Amino acid sequence: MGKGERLPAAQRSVARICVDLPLAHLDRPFDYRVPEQFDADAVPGCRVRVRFAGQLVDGYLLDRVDESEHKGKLAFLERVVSAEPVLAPEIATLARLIADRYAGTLADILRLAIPPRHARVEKQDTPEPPAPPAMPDAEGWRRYPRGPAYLDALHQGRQAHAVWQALPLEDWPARLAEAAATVAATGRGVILVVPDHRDLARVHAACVTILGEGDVVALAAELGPAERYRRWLIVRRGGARVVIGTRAAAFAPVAEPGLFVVWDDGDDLHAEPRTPGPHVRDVLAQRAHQAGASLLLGGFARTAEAQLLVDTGWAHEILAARDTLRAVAPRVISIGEDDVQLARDPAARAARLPGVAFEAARAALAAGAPVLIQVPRRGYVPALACGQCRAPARCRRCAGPLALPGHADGGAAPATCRWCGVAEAAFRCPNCGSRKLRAVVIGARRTAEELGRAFPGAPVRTSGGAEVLAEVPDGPAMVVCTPGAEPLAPGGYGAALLLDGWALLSRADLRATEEALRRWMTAAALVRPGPAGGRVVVIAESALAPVQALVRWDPVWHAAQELAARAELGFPPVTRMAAVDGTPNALNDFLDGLRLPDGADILGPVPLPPAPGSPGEERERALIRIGRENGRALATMLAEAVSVRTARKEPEPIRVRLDPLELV
DNA sequence: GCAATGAGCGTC
DNA sequence: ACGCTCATTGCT
Repeated sequence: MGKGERLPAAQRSVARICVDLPLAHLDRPFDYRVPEQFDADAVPGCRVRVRFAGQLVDGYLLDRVDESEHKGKLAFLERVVSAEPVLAPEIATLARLIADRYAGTLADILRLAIPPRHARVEKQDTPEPPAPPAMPDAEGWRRYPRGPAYLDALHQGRQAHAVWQALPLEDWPARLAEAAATVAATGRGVILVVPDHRDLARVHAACVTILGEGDVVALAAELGPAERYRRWLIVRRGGARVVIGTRAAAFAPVAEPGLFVVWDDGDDLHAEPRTPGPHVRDVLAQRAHQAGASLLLGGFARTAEAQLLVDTGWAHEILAARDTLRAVAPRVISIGEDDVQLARDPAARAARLPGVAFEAARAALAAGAPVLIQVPRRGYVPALACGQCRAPARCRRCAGPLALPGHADGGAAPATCRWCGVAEAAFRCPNCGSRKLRAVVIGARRTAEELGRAFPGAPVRTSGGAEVLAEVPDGPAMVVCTPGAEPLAPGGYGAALLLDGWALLSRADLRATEEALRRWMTAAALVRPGPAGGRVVVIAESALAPVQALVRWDPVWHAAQELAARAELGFPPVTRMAAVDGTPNALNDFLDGLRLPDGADILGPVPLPPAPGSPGEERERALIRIGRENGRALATMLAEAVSVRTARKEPEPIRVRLDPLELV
């Protein structure tokens, strides 16, 4: 049949289409005529091809209606790719809201939300959901006074938002699985979003234990296109109630959602790197609101954002009583930089470990328990060696490795000890007398070798980078890891030595202290209770708030402090902040044409380090700050200003991010 | 005075 | 990347 013979469908012949183009000024529906032969397949949510300005482009059919607002004549849909309604109405609404909140486009969000099609997989049938499971036992929540009430609310289908701080050694995947199973038992759906693959495997295993295989689907980006689409389709077709995944799973089209869970919302993996960079916590909070579902933010530590949800009364907090905590928390010892002393023991001097840390490790090994040693991420802080004889440069006070703080632009900043934080203003190599320093990379492996010599008889294992261990067996061992790569020890570690404090706390980042505490607590939560001998040694100044919070195991106090400090400084989440990046010309032009809501504040522009892709190009960043109540208006005006530029086909792009993780 | 040509812009 | 509008050019 030729194109001239196409006839419109008899009913609702107008299709509203979202075209998949990355241009801000085209972020609105375009109307097309549905030809008769596609009448049955052209369902809301299906993928289509349309001729748009002469080109064939992909799109999603948002709706079928009788009349178009468009005055000109409508083109016919070129093709319905398939009748599979991949874009659920709930997700279409959510994606629009998130696009607006982040000054992005609907197409940007749909690219994050809907995986690429795989035709063969789409032809296969997917399983029916099993009958709702029985109510699970949730005894584990009894250790938290408000825990049972929260599960009860979930059981009754009431909307309940909570921020939960897990106890040290908590089997948190089991707790999350119990919450999920409670909601699944009511017939409603659940999404659990975790930062990474390892957490996903743990939560998946816990859910399968309670719910069986049939009602649980794990979604992850690294599955490969066919398997990824297959599992995603099971969810879209209502074949599973419980979805576990990494950040893209926040958009999973689970039927009748009753609960959304974020584990460890401070982990930066929850922030999407692709434009416009939505954060899982925001997406799910919005989605909970829209769907009348519950939200649970859980973690050992608490973010300032979670604290704000508690302070505004939007979420309840679920915490253990202090005496419960005292019984399970490890004893935490902090050593300030002025107090660091090497142990007298010759083996400890050889390992260059502070005496307190050495004693804690030795006691743990003697008790037959593994010891966790958290060291800075490889390449994060390059260590220094003598520029002449290449002997490792050591701290004069504690003999820890010297490193350059800050960035490559430095030179001004003196070398500083990675363990005790003392600056070395006038290095002189004890070996050859040279004053020159050169950068070398000392990773976890090197640290491991040195520790191995100090504790002969205890095996040394490393976890980090490309090789992350899920678990280490009980029994004496030295386990060296970078933050986030801590293996589980079934019986708990006897001790944890947190040697990366200086590297964590010296970052110029707004979130540095919160992040330090989060990483420390994640490691320290794997240690045996203090009454059972569990010790944590953190090498950082004990007057610092995150150190105090760790010693007292009080993440709530720290989050409240952090939020107050940010309120004082006018930083998110108390305000909303937009970062606008571009070449100096483009940025000037953009800011000139930008209308802003009342009370907006422009900071900068300041120069940015060159982008990895184009090293020669000069780039700047301006920050725009505004009260939360005007956040939406700010996003609207930014989106408007971006679309003016794309409509003009300006060659120099502008990048806009709202509430970015890194402000500078 | 008006057809022929091309640059610019919106895109259904 | 097509096709429409509108301005400019060149010829009568």
